[in-house]
Amino acid sequence: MTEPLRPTHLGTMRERNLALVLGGIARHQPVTRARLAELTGLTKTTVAAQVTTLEGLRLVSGALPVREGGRGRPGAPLSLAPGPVAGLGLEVNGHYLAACVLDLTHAVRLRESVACDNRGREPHETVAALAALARRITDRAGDAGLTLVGTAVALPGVLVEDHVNAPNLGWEAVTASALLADALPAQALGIGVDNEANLGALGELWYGAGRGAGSYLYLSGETGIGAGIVVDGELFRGAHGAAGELGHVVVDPDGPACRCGGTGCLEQVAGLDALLRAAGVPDGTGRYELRLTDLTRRLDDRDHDALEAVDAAGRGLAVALVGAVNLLDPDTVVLGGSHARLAPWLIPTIEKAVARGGGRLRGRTPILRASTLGAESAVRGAAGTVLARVLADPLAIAIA
Amino acid sequence: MTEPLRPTHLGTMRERNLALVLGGIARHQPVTRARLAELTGLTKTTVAAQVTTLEGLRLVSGALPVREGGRGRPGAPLSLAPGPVAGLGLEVNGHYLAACVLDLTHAVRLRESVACDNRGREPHETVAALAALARRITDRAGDAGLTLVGTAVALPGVLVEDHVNAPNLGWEAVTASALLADALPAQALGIGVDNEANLGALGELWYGAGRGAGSYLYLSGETGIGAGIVVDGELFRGAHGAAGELGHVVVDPDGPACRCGGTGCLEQVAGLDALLRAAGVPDGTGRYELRLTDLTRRLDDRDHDALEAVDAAGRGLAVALVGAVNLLDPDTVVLGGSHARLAPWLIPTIEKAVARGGGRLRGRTPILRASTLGAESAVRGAAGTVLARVLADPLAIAIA
DNA sequence: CGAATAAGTCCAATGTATGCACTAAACAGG
DNA sequence: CCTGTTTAGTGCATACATTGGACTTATTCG
Repeated sequence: MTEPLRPTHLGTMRERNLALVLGGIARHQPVTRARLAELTGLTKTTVAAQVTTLEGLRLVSGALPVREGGRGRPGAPLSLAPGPVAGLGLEVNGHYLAACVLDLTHAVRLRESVACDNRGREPHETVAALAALARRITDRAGDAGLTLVGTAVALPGVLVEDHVNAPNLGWEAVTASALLADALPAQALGIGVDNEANLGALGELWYGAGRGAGSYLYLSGETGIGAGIVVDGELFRGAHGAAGELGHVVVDPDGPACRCGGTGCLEQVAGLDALLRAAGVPDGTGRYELRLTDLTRRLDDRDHDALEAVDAAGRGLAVALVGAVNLLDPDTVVLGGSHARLAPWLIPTIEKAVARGGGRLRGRTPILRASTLGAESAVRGAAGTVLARVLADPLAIAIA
Repeated sequence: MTEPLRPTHLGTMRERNLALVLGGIARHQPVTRARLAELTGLTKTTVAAQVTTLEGLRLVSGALPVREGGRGRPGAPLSLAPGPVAGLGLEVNGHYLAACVLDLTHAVRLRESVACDNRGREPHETVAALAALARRITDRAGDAGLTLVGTAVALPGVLVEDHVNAPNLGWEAVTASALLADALPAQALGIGVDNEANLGALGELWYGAGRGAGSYLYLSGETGIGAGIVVDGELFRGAHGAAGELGHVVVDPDGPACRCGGTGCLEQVAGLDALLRAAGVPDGTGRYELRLTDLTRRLDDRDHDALEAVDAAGRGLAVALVGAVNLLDPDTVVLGGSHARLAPWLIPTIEKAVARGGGRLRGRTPILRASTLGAESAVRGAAGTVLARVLADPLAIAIA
């Protein structure tokens, strides 16, 4: 019942089949034209024509002829070209800026990050610092013979119709895309902006702990707790692009008050600030890195308060996750952000609480894992979305 | 990253545009060819050709020439034909079987229901009774000049890969579609089977309290509690088609044990059985209808136990809904099933608990409403899915 | 009553996928 | 070593849905 369906004309057909062929190459490389014809359901003739176009776009290149030992004429295998087309991912976080360049084969070609405190900094200052980083890495990409065709930026906040609210950065209703478009170098695909939890989810899904999962929940735990939800390989954004606010699920109706106005929100029990406070880690410098290390040391030393705090967090997470799993039915749950570091203590607690508290969990219990990309999941995911856009619409990069 | 993308050829293009034109007529009827060309982005020529096809399928017919007062030649308005094409919805519930025929204009042309106790009855007996009902209504449809092109069946259970588990019917791993295909009359579009909560959600979305909502949560409350989730007009099924099990969200970690193995599940606090028990309504005949009326009478009489029971249920529902709203971000929540009857008491309680407990609720609080279709939402939704399939793929009805 | 305007139809042109015939490159066996 | 077989990739005429523009039809305005 969605209105703005677009008409299909001949050009549309061609675009779709072009993306189909490119997708076939991406998933089955190295692959011959003949096999692509089988995979896509198109004729050999059509596949050959589309491949010619893709080679022109420098998205696809011939690989070494793989001797198969088969009988007839051997095919000429095709693969995604490891250049020059590449995507740029950027991330703004409370404590650092990061950038990452992926080529079409999903290989990390360049990465760079800058530690700096962005909390409370003026948005345009932060954006200027990000732009400097972007320019630096764009230059390096040029030197390496790479052409960046698009950028995606991960922000630690909620996007509602282009207005970003990022409490941990002190951003309120910032019109991010305009700000970024002015500051960042222009590219064929322009600039995408998304939630750090959403992009982190995609990063882990494609390159990390979520690989192979069709449906999947990524828990991004820092001061706040967000969730990135992936269903059948697609990001689920909810009605207004603001789904996945796991941090304000009520896990204890009689619990402490939350800044959101509610009581007993997950964030108040399992958020990093709450956890550190409960574990008795002193405020110190405010550098989370140090405080987190302090916490893990206490846990290793079997400090009573620390263990108890993590236990309480695990029980809260279990309640929230049972809820989320019953509603969304994912196969895998990945703990990311700072909570990935705490996974060795959290996961057993959660599993125990789930087993005791929500036993069946829709017939199958989802696999619980720790993030494997650590702090890099969001940048990687951001860069990955650029590649995904190229795969979905290869001609878009040629327009510029 | 989903594999089985289908190739697009000329025929595909035609099908898509045919559906586009039909959709345009459905949403803007009565509408002229010229206006359709603007709406769809196709040329007048193409629209005219597609309309001819649709008239041949008897899906579209000319309406009375509406005098617009405009200058040039007046257009010939087109509308969806109120016949003969129609869809059949069926429902199996614990206490009744129901059927409903909708024509393309979404008008209810026929309805019929049979009260009978299906709990514990052998699946094939229940299906035989349903088949008898279906035959009766198919005959009546024939008499009325209607051609039923497809059927959808609503079942009160979870479908996992064609195996139906319906605890309230005593069905375990029943291969429903084979059973139904044998028993029901053959039709062009075949038989669809889905969860009663899912189809109820669509019924309310299209014809009831959810009209106009883009994104939306339907709570189907009986003994168990299920949810149908609609995002941007599409049913959200989760990874394995089993999303929306709201009944086993934990709302009180210290609450009573549930048959699912967990503790403090919503169902144990707000399910109809639990509610009736807590309110002190005697077991009586087991006819829910009577017991529910008993409960509402007690509530009208301001009976303490009854009010307290509903209050507890409302608090539990508030916790579950805050969780669901934070994860899914719908605009509207509709209470259906037996809980629609309790809505006058439940809604204020839920709203109060939400205001106290989860205040902000993602910036906007969703509107809370009672179902307006009552027991009919699932059959209506089922019949509606048949029409939706016709609109999505008009040529499918011509194959048979 | 004629000019202007808009709806709908006819027809040649465009462009994409198709089907089939053809060439190219390997292997198997005499 | 040569021939037949098998499979990969290319070339060309064909089919067909959409397009764009010219044409016909029906109504209003002056």
